[in-house]
Amino acid sequence: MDGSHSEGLDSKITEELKPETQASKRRKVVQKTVVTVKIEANEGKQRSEGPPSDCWSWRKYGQKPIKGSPYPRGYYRCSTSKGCSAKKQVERSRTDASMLIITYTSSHNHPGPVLPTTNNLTVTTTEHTKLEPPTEDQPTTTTPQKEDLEQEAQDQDQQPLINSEEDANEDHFHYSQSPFNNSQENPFAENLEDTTTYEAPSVVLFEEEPLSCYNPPLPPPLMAFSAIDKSEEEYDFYDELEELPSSSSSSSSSSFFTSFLRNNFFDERILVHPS
DNA sequence: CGTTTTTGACCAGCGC
DNA sequence: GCGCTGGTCAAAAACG
Repeated sequence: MDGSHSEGLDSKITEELKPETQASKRRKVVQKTVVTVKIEANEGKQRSEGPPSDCWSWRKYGQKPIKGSPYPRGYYRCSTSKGCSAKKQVERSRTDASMLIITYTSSHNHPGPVLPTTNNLTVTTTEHTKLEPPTEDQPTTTTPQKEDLEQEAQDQDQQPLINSEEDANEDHFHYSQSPFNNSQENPFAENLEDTTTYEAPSVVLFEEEPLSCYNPPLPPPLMAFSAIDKSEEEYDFYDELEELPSSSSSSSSSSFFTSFLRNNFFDERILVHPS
């Protein structure tokens, strides 16, 4: 698995929280956080570097081809802790091969690895029922669309979005809890099992990466996983799925991803304003 | 040797 | 009631 191909990663991450929009499969309605990562070409430089991609460790426990998607979906479980029920699903956007859709389910019950986070991430919470249309995902590369949705959602009732670089440090953790309707809706904060009650779907837009590895000092990192973790997965996922049309190829995997993520954070952060 | 990845099969829920 | 899709588990193989 070293693979390595992906190169281009822009860094656009959109996180959406779905309380149970999809309770189709297993009745188990669990809160799901959908993160859309846009992979663009710009990581070539990072790939070379090998940043610490620590965050949480994910173990792939399954992969299945999704109907409607030329790319298979990978199922990952947190291997950092045995009792951790955090799960992650990585799949490529059918419309945009450069977009990775990572769906996080459940939260970590343990303090994750320490990650030097310094990124600024913007999180916006919006009320959204679904992130991807049934027919095709149009929002893949369109950020504006998302904004639109978010705006609308917010308009409806969500709280003031929380997008700020300040959060980047620790606030990001706060907002993770607040952005949602209430602190209980926290996608990560909640427990996987309790997630059954999500009434209003919220969409969180993470610009760059939501410090996934960021671990709170004491509190259990519920939402800490998000960014880097996926980076690894995405990377892998990408590899497996297909190599991006990028150019590079080969070299590092998660590390590059992480670094690229970080870079992106600094470089560009997209703030999504509700209105 | 241990851990993780890979692939297949099975199970469960939903839709028709 | 049947079929389809998605998700999870288990066994085997590969890699570190």
